[in-house]
This record gives sequence, C-alpha cells and structure tokens, in this order.
Amino acid sequence: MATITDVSKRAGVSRSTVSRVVADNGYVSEEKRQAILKAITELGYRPNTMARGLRSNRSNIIGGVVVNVSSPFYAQMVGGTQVACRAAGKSLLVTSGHAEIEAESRAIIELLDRACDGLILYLENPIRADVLDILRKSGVPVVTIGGDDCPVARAHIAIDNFTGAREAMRHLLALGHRRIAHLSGGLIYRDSRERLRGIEAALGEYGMTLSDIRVEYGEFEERFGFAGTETLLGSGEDFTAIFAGDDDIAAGALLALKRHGRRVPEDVSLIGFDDNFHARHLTPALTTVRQPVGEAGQLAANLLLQLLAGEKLEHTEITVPTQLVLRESVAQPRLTEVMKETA
Amino acid sequence: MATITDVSKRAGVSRSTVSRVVADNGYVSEEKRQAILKAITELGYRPNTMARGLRSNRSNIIGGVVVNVSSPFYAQMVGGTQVACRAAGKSLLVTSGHAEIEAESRAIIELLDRACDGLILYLENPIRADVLDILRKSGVPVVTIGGDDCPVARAHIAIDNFTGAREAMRHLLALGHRRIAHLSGGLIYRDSRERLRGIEAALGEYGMTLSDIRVEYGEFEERFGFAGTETLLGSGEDFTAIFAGDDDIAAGALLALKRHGRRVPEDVSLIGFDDNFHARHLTPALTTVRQPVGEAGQLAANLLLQLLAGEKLEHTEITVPTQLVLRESVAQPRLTEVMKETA
DNA sequence: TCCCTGTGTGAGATCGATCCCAGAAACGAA
DNA sequence: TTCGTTTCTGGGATCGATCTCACACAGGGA
Repeated sequence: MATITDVSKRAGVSRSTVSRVVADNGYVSEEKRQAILKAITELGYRPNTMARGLRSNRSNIIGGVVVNVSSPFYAQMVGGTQVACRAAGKSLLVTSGHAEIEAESRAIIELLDRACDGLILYLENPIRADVLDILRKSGVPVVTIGGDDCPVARAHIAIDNFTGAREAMRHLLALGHRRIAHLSGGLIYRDSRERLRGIEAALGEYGMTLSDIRVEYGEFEERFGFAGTETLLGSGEDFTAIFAGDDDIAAGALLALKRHGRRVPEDVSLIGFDDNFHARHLTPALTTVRQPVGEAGQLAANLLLQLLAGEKLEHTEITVPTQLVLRESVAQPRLTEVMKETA
Repeated sequence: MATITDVSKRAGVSRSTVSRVVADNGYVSEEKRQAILKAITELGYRPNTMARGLRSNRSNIIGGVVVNVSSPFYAQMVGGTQVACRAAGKSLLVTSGHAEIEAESRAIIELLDRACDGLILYLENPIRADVLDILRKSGVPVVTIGGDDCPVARAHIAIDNFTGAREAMRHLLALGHRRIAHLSGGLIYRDSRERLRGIEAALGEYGMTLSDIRVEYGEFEERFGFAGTETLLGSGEDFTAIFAGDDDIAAGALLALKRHGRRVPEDVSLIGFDDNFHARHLTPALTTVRQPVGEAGQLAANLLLQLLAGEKLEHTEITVPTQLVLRESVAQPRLTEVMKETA
C-alpha cells in the first residue's frame, strides 16, 4: 500500500506538498501539482483513513442507530439516509439496537468512539442519561427521527401522526361510521399517543370524544391485531369500522374478521397506518395512511449534513406529511347500521 | 476525552503498562493492574479507535456490501449478520451498491480503506476485475453470500435454489399438474439459473423436459409477474399452474389472474419462491419456498469470524436448505384438465 | 558465587497523515 | 534599492495507541 511518503518521493516533493494537493488547499505550483497527481495514479495511492482520522479527529462516517435493521420499515428509512449520505460522499455506519436500551447505549458509544462526524438516531426508547451526557460532551451533532424527545438532538424529523390519524378518522366519520374501534400500538410510544390525539380531534369535529369509541391497547404486531379483534368480536358490542394502529395490526385484524365470517369492507371497514409493503397485497387492498419513510430518512441525513457544514440549526423540527391512501378496505357502513345509529 | 497518557499519569505508571492491561497481554503486577483499572473507570477512558487502527491496521469493523439495503429481503439478511457480529464484538459497516457495478466497486474500496477486518458481499453482479485485484492484494478475507462466483472469496454461502425449485415443481407435478408455466427472474441471475435446473430435474422425473413447459423471462418484480401472466393468458395456451420466480412475481401474477377472472387455486395453482413478508398475506395465502435469509446472513458472519480467528477455510461453500411452505394457493388441477391431459 | 529463567516496567520508535511555521522566491509599489 | 505582499515549499511536531527492546530484580540450580 503506497503512502504519502512514497508519493512525495516519486514526485520529488515533500509530504506537505502532496497533502496540499490531496486536500486541495494552500498554494501549489501547477507544475508540481501535475507531477503529484501523476505519481498518485501511478502508485494507486489512497490516503490512509486511520491516520487521517487520528490527526483530524474526523472520519467521514455518519453513524446511525436504529431500532431494528431487519424490519422493512426501518430498512426503508435507513435506505433513504444512505442515498443522501452517498450523494454527499459520506459513509453510513448503521447499528441495530434490537429495541433494547442497553444495546442502543452501547451502539451510540461505539459510534462515538469511531469518531463519526454526526449521528442519526432512529429510536423509540428514550436515551439513557449517562449516554446523553457522553453525547453532549462529545459535541457530535445529533439528528433524531421519529420516536421520543431527545434533549441533545440538534434537529428532529417527525412524521405527522396527528394529521394522518385525523384524516383517517375523518374519512371513516364522513362515510357515516360512528361505532368505531381503535387498536392502538400502546401509549408508551409517542407515535401511538399522537395518533390518538389525531383521532380525538376528528371525533371532536363530530361532537364525539375518545370515550365514544372502543380502544384496545397492545403492540405494533400482527398478533395483537388478531387478538384485539377477537376481543372486540367477543365483547358483543357492535362496530362498523376498525382503525388499526398500523398495517401489521390491520393484517391481524383482517385475519380475525375473515375467520369470524365478517366481510371487509361490507360488514366492517378496516383502515391501517404506514402503507407497509404488504398493505396493497392484502385482500381487500388496505386503505391506510402512508408515511414517507424513505424521504424521512433522506431528510434526516440532509439536516445532519447541513449541521456538519456549519449551519446553525438549534432544535429544528421538521414534520413530514402523511397521506391517506384509499384502497378497498373501507366502505360506507351498511344502511341498517346507519339506521340503527340514527334511531 | 481521556487518553492513555492521562490514565498512565493518574495510575503512576507508564503508557506501556496501561496498554498491557487494556490489551490483557504481557506481565503486569496485580497491584498496578488494579490501580490502572481504577484510573480507567474514574476517567471514563476509552481507547481511541483511530490511533489503535493506525498502529495495528485493524479496525474491528466488518464490512458489508449489499445490493440494496432498503429491500426487506436483504434487510433481513444483513440483520442476521448484525446479530452474529455483535455477539463477537465486531461492528458491521454496511453499504448499499444499488445494484450498480460502479457503486458496488466504490463501496468495496471504501470499506477496504477503512481497514475493515473482513468483508461480506451480498451481491448479484460479478465484481469488476480491477476491484478484484485490489481485493486480492489487500489480503482481507472475503465471504460471499448468494449471487455470482467470486474468485477471491474464501467462503461462500449458497442458498439451495436447486432443491427448493425441484421440490416446488415436484409438488405441482405430484398433484397432477402438467401444463405449467414458469415466470423466471432472468438468466443473468445465478439464482434463476439454478432454479431452472431444479425445475428441469423435477420434470425429468416425470419424463418431461423444460421444453414441455412454458417459460417467460423478466425481472424479479411484481410488474413482470403481472405482465408475464397477461402474456400467458393472452397466448391462448392453457395452463393449470404457475411457478413464479419469486414472491414478488407471484404477487403480480395473482393480480393478473384475478383480473382475468381466474380463481386461485381452483382454476390455476400459484407457487412462489422466498417466503417474503407478504407471501402469507396474499389471498389465497401463497404456497412458496422459504429461504432462511436471516440464518444465511448469520452463517456468513460466522464463517468470516472463523477466518479472522485464523482458521484455514479455502473455498468453503455452505449450502443452506430451503423449505417448501404449503399454504392455500396450490391445489389439484381440475378434473376436466386432468382428463384433457390423459386423453 | 555465578548464571539462567521468569516477571515486571518504562523508554522510545513507529504507524501515515495534517498543519503550523519558517523561510525562500517572485513581484510590485514606494 | 528597499520594503511589503503574495506565492510556494519543506521541516518537524503532533494525534494516541502499540510493540519491541533493554533493563532490573527475584528466585533457583550448578
């Protein structure tokens, strides 16, 4: 492996001059510049990343810590970040925290030790206090995307759960649905809480409150969608629509509805959230709220790149819009239902 | 940030001794060892990754280049690798090549420049000759997973496309299907070629050859599944089963079949490959061949870790088994069809 | 007593780049 | 001519760890 010294000898100059050419700063005569460039290509010289990093304490790496790299949702998000990073000539080093605070903490510290230039956190859990402290001391700019509030974050990308859920709920209400059930992903998640607030807002427009609908709490998993729907069906209460906390829950709900002979959307309308890969492959195709996942990841990267370029963004928050995607799983409630309601 | 010198001063020893304690090699008296450990925790000392890497030319990083990180398939694979790497205390630095040879080449060189200890390649394209050369010179151990042959790879993880496709085809044949169509992902992919050979083998057992079935070639995309099926339906030829090159193609095929009023599996049986996230969410749930994607990723990491530990594996190849997953999209051909065939 | 082996410790070179600074050369302006 | 600038170049310290080597000392055998 050729070093800067090899290049300098071959070009008959000092290492300093080579460094100036490589970094493209300072004064270098055109004549020597050409000789150096020639030597560089001839030797196939590529600067040693470690040496450079040691001296400058920068690595050209952007670090990312993500709840779970295997999940299609986060994979897409990270994919968006990757695109933006590559375009800016940065590497993206992503570590998965497996939704465990301990693993997430270690991952953050690891990345910091790798002298990464900036950090993007795709987490749901809040960050441990001691890690927060190390993060603060390091001065490394942090951008968070989704999830909980993070005091050290210089910028945050939020997905507009509120408006998305409100639109979805409005859609059901406008069609005439009143007996509605919501399968929430659980109050520990900010996403769930914001979606509930959106639901509440839509209900308010129709003179209703959260207590006028049935809410079940669980996890963002298909299993809960199934079990929650069975509970609903078993309770004897009648409902004409289910608003699932996300598309996984919706998939489970659909399964349970089918198993109990309820047709979707004729008997029960079903609406999801996320617009996952499988949403449009369900039968009926799922009406849902699309989150611009990849774009959010890209946006996070761009914000971080701005911070690295020295722009002063203090506690910037960007909310990316969601979009209601109409497919086949929602219809008007059956006339008899509507009559029952208005009676 | 505390350095090794800070620790040595606080503990009243030399840097060498601290280094010995941190690396846990060489002779150190118990007394000094304790003092040093105390100083380390008090100062919150963590060794500088760059300095260490510069000196030792190792980084504790395992590099990965993957066709496309956003795809659920590769995300799961990388996820498996992550788990294994973390367990071994290694970081995994993954870069996406976006299925472009140029980008993939740059990604490999980048990782090499980061002094990664080993490389795992999840690629479909063959590697460019000049990159192959750099790779060889670097001496960094390489493990490939899926995709094309790679002469520098010290180990390779292959997915058993042959057996998987043969089993799937056997399944159709055993049920009585004879008029079968195959929607292949295209001969440029090794996966497709191997699956075709498996299909051929199964046909051979029934005294048939590839020319006895209809084969359409396209890309591993839903779009092709739809278009290919429309072509088949438009050709007037009758068929009782479609073997799709993967689950995405199957999803497209299903859509086209439904649109043309063909029932699955009553009129046409459909079988896929991969067992993607959406396979079991299709209606009918898709019978398909499961690839142990995560396990394959994990296996690749473990092989690489063995190589790093100094074990001599020259051109090891491990084939991971596939498994036929029976769901609802395959049935016996209709009796009239069978009679037509035997007539 | 002398030598040898096994412990224990620190000095100092080294990895490869960056970057400050001194100084030379060239060129104008006074 | 004599100063200043501006342009151009190289020397050498520096980043923080690793690792070889020299040396000191203890204990045991000849």
